[in-house]
Amino acid sequence: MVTMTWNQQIVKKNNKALVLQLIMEKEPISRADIAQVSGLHKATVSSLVNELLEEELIFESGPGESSGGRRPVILHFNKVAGYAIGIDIGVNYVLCVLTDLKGNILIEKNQLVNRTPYPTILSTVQNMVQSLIKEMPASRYGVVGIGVGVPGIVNKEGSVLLAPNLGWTNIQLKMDLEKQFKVPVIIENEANAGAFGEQQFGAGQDHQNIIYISAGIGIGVGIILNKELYQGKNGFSGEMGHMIIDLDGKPCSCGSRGCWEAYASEHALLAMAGEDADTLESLIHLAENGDEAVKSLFKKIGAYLGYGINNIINTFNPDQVIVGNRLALTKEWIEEPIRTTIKNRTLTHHQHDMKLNFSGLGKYSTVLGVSAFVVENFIKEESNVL
Amino acid sequence: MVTMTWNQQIVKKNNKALVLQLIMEKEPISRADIAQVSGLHKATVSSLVNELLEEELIFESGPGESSGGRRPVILHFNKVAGYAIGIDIGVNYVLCVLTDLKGNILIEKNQLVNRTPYPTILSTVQNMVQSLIKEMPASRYGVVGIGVGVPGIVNKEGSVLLAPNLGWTNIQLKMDLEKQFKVPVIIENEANAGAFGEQQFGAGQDHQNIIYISAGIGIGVGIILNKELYQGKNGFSGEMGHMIIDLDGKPCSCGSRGCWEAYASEHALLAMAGEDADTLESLIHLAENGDEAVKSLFKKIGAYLGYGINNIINTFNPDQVIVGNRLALTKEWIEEPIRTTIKNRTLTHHQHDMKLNFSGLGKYSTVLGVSAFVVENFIKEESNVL
DNA sequence: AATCTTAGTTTATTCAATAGACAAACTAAG
DNA sequence: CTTAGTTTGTCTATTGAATAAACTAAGATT
Repeated sequence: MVTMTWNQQIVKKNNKALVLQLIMEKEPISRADIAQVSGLHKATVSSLVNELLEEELIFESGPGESSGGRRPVILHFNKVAGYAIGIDIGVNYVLCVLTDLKGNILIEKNQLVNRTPYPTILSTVQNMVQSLIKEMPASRYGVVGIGVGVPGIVNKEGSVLLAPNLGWTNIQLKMDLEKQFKVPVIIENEANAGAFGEQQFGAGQDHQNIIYISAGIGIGVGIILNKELYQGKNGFSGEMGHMIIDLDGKPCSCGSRGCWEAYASEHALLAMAGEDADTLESLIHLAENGDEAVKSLFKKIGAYLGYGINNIINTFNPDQVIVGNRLALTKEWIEEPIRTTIKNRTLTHHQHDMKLNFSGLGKYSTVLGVSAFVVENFIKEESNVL
Repeated sequence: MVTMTWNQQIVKKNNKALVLQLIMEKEPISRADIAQVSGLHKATVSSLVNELLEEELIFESGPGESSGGRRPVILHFNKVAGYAIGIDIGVNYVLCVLTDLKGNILIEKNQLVNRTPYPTILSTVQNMVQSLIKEMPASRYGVVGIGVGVPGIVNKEGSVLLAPNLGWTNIQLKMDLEKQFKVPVIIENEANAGAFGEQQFGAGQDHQNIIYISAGIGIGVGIILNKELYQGKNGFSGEMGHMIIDLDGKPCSCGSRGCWEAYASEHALLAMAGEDADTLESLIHLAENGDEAVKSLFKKIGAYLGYGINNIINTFNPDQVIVGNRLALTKEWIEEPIRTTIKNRTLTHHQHDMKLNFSGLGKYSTVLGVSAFVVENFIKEESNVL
């Protein structure tokens, strides 16, 4: 049986979700305003709002300003009806945050790690989550879910098939966490999460089609089309770090040659820097002090990034490209060469109206992204329960 | 006011569309079967079917086989309730077809042209359409629309902003045709149309995420994600012919360097062949007669195609990649090098389950694609009228 | 012939959105 | 202060869709 049939319950569910979404986006807002904006009838809005009030997803505050008649009752989204946990597993750190339902970070825990075998990382994560839960304020729904961003290939069942920089293969991360914490767990590729984070809270708000470039040790890309994350057949989309930009170019760890990330990643940068420095931070320090060699190195990386971004723009004709993750720290030096490369290489029509921005959330793109996934999921589930 | 509100009319419209779609896909089918498959109630199906009967979009044939009780009434899609016109404007030809609502070609007109200024082509197209209309059988809805595939950049308003190989800029094609024929006109990029054609009638049926490569004089790409054409912000998506695959490679007519189509298109092939031959057909003829030099040339083109396809697969993680347009004629020689390149270069997880096929519709991909767009549009409009 | 099965229709019911009357609470004008 | 008009929100009746269940139709099975 196809599940594509439509009925009144679906209508109600969607209208309720619409009302809730409007309150989330435009609070403070009155019932009358919601009717106005949504096109729903006053009475319909009233009834749906009352249900949302009972579910404590929204609350009323006192009367607002009159606009020439009875004063409206102001509605707010109850962003502390529950909390989400967002986790970013990096190559040498684990970042955990507790957020409210609007993506505000309440508690943040960052832990450096120098070894990444799965059992080690798993217990680190478990401890951090447990202590977050301990510190969490009381609320109606408690922890509504846990989201994890991983630098690797994640399938739609929440397994990490391959994370080369962590040395992981076939890790059942979702299962392990759900078993322990008994809440919904969402595992996503770090770039996909970052893309969603930027779209929800960062540089990408109000854009339909966004390509987010996570330029770190490697390069991953998160693809948001028509406001929704595109995941591909198995969930593996966005491995553009292994796009060939130089036919017989540098060999890449993936076995191919001339991959974009062999030219434009942090790893590539450090390799090119050679003896000069062994961390991105030290290179940035040198550049800040006027080291011309390092500056021209950044310029080169910028140009290489630009070639890949050219391919992205010609392929997707996006509203916006966002550069994020570690290399976004070097914005000062790489932005101009990126823009120059695009200007010289990319089709004119595609450049028009296209926005190039840098991450607005910095190191929080991924955690806020997965946290937002969790919240979205919770809201969807809640509005299912009639 | 947001138009995102849900009500009973939307429910009905969608259910009616669902019923019609099931009849189109699975005819012959009975009311009972539709109820079974869709999950809608028998009575609902009956009522919707009766409306569709009145609109002559479907018809009943005699009773079918009994399965142990009363014999079912068999329903069919009335594919000749109206006709669509599909047009493919190529660099040296114009192909026009009249199709029924299921994409069967009833009349076909192909005209070679050697000059492509817009007024010339427009009047050619107008004459061909007029003669198609003259020969068209009588039907309830007549011509339901005209679709045109163009090798160039088309915006969402149906203007051809740039078609380098035709020498067109800023052509108001949609307006001109609608003014004359007074029916809905859809203008699409040739690769987008081809992708849709293959998905509806050709090699791509039953796949969610398809990338169609139109490898002709240049290279364009049609992107179908979650069964829908992805067009990008302005409708310019899929210009992957100008994806850089060789940093400082061959100069391209677009002003950039190392573009994919400078290596893997018909144009590139002929340039590489040099004095040997001046048409694709003559090269094919040579290869068929065992010319090793030409065969190795095809092999090289295949490898180049493979590099770009590698990028496509790593980016989209698609269900299927389809190679179409003129170079698909050389399948015999290019398929193996394409597959070898992918095997050697593309991420292992992405290769798994990924299908590589060649066009199933040959030179009809584009016309059938635009025709299908027109039909889809007509069906959507019709089911709006309650 | 009697009974069971399946197909499709008819009638009554349910449920969500809506229209419109209404009450509450305010502003503005005299 | 009084009165008219406006805006907000609720209440009641209506509409229109899917649905449930009874029913008719027409076959198969025993």
